[in-house]
Amino acid sequence: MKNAPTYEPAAVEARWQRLWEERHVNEPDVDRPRRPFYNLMMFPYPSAEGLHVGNMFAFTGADIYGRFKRLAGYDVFEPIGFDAFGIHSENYALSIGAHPAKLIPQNIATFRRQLRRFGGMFDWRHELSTTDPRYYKWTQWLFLQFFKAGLAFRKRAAVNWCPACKTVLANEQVINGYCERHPDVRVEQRFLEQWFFAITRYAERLLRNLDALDWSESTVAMQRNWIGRSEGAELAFETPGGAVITVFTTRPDTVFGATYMVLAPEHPLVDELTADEQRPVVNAYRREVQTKDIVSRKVGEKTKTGVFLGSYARNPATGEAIPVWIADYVLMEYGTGAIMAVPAHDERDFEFAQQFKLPIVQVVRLQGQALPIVSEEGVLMHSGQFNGLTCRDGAQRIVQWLAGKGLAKAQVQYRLHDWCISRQRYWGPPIPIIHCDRCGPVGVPEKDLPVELPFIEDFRPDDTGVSPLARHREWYFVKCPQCGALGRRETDVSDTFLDSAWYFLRYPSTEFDDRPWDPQRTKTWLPVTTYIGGNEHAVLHLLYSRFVTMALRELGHLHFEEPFPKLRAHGLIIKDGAKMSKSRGNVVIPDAYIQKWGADTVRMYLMFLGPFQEGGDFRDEGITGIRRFLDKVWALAHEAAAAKARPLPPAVEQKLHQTIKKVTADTESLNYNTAIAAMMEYVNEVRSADCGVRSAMEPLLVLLAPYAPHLAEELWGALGHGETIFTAPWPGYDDRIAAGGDVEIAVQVNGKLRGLINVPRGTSQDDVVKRALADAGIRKFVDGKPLRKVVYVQDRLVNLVV
RNA sequence: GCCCGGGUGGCGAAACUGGUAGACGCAUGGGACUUAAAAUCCCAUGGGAGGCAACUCCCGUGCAGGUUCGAAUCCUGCCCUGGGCACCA
Repeated sequence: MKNAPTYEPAAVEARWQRLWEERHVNEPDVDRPRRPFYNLMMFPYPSAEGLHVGNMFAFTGADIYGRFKRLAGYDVFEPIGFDAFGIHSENYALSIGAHPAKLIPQNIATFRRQLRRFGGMFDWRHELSTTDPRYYKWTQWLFLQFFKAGLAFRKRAAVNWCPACKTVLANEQVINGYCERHPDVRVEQRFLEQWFFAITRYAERLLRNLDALDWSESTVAMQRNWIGRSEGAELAFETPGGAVITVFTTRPDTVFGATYMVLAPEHPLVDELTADEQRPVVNAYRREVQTKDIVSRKVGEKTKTGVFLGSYARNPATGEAIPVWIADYVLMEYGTGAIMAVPAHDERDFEFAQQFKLPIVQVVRLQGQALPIVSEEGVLMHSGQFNGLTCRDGAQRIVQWLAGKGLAKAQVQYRLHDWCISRQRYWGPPIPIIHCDRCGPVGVPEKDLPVELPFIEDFRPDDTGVSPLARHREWYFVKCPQCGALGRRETDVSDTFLDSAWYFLRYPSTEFDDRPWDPQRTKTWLPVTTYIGGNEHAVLHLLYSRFVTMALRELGHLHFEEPFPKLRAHGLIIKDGAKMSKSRGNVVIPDAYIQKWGADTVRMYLMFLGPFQEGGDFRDEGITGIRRFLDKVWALAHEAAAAKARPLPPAVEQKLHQTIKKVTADTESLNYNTAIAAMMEYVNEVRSADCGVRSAMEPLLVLLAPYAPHLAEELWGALGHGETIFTAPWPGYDDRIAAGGDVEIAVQVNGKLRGLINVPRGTSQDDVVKRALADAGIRKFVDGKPLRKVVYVQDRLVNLVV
């Protein structure tokens, strides 16, 4: 022990990172694995600041799981890549006056270095970047498949427009109605022709399949929420001029209480239904609404505004004429863009009716409740032949009745919208479409893919509202593939979420340039065995990936429809009580910590902060505890290398079996913090028993290998093993040894702990009570009173009730 | 407003299915080693009261109730906090 070398992580880690690469340790046989295990983590966006501890936390947690499975005998494929297209990169490049095409490769190089340094078990042969033409060729191919299948289509849609940036903004870039880069410029609404993917066609399946997925509950809940299924009915309100206003409602039972109607200001029937004397007011209101951006219209001021169109529609239940209004609290993109307003039973309608003095008719009675009564627990009134029915029965009967007259049908509505994939930006894959005056939009022939993103020195958006790509004349004008006439390329690029919606399909097949994914490889590795990532992608990324997979399956390109049968969401690393972000200036870059303490220590420290699936608070203080632990393991292993073999004392042996059991279970369930605590307890035990021998240390090193891979490798070698530790078997345990011979039983009197006794495992209740009553300290509380009841939990506790 | 989490020592956190609350680690205090410091090692550490002492007792898991022999854990109501959604008809 005297001559043990000191633990120098930097040297150990560099050595093993080199050896892993030289010996291809982390590269499974992708063609003929015996037990394939696809261990996927969400790939990073390579920011200019470099990988931060939040990334490292996520990757470490995923990597531990992959290494654990490797030790359990699987051929683990653990790829990594870069999600490098997108507005983020582009805006950052703009802000520092650089070009993303130059910036991104630098960022990726930094990330690559950091990812190697922390010791991830990555198969670098299969690295990918979404900005690589070899990758986005297939992103474009995917678009074409959807286009051919009618799943990609064009539609005019409202977008956020910043008059200062002179470009379209994503919803996330609008902060309370103002541009994120121009805090004093109000964002406006513009209508542009956009490309959409028909995700809503899969709404029901996306929802239904959730039941069968092994996912974190919170993630499932968010997806359910987002899809937002609601059952109700479509009702028809006829107008004197012959036009029919169709509304969606979840409360057809309240139709007798519909005293007015509201259309979204953009509703196509507005012109037709506007009376001449109201036209000036109506037009003024519509203009006003248009200058509001979409986000602030939804989130901002909640005071209701609206104007009367000057015309009426017939309530299909009462037959009465009710006024038709427009108001911006009704949204064109949900339902039919029109509602029947039932002020007595809807808070929004109630507020609106009060403000504009519209009639309020109560049709649901519920004891002790004041209007508006929103609950569905009540009983119908003022509803003709339906009086006295419960809301639920009433709804059904009323829809039936109106359906008989052709004025209603049951309807399911989703909140989910079709996915707008157009971006009037530069830094993304060009949408592979050529517009021809004769043929319309024509797909670029697959043999001409990729449509390479041309290098444009000035990629800044201009005030035309057209993507910068339109300025590149020799790129922009191109022959129509169908008729040969002069056409124009689509100048929008696609959403970054499309890049990431299929990357997991590409990883196993990165070396093929003639197919997006190889059928054999895909059959071998997919669907992904375990996917680990952050809940910030609970909705968009995961939903889009599921949709793309589902659609590809239907088009015959895949053999499965759910890409991620098992998903676990990790928590968030907090710093100084707040989420890490550049704007708060509390982003921690791990490099300095790794340099000072070693990657193994930082990995374990991050995992020890708290439960992996909940996250933790990053502080510098605790890290020494982990390093001390690894120093002890280092010393003990070197001691063991020199020591003679001798049997383990029973207490150490028992602790060893308990530790193997706990670390196995906790690692499988991603409870890394408690697994680490268990290993610490074991090391404390070995030290206090002064028993640093091979049989005590070898199993520990294997348990530790997923957490501190470099150190485990080094010490495994020091104990004389020539092979990597990752070929060793995961240690087993014997439950009987773990349980041990004697047990300590808690003795309670009237539920309060009064003493502890030691008895052999399996002692009967009578004997335990006898032993307990023999103890003076316990008898004192029983105090001669008769035993009323005895509760005995085998080998744990006895409660004497007196 | 709606849907998920979470509230436990000075701090990060443990606690199986209701069964010894605070494992493990940090920090702190004391001691050993050292000329000294660092490192390392040993001991103590939820709060309070009593005792020279080994020790003994009381209180304690956001708050107020309840169920139970027994509640951090289950139930009811409330408070605080993190996240998601948000005029979705």
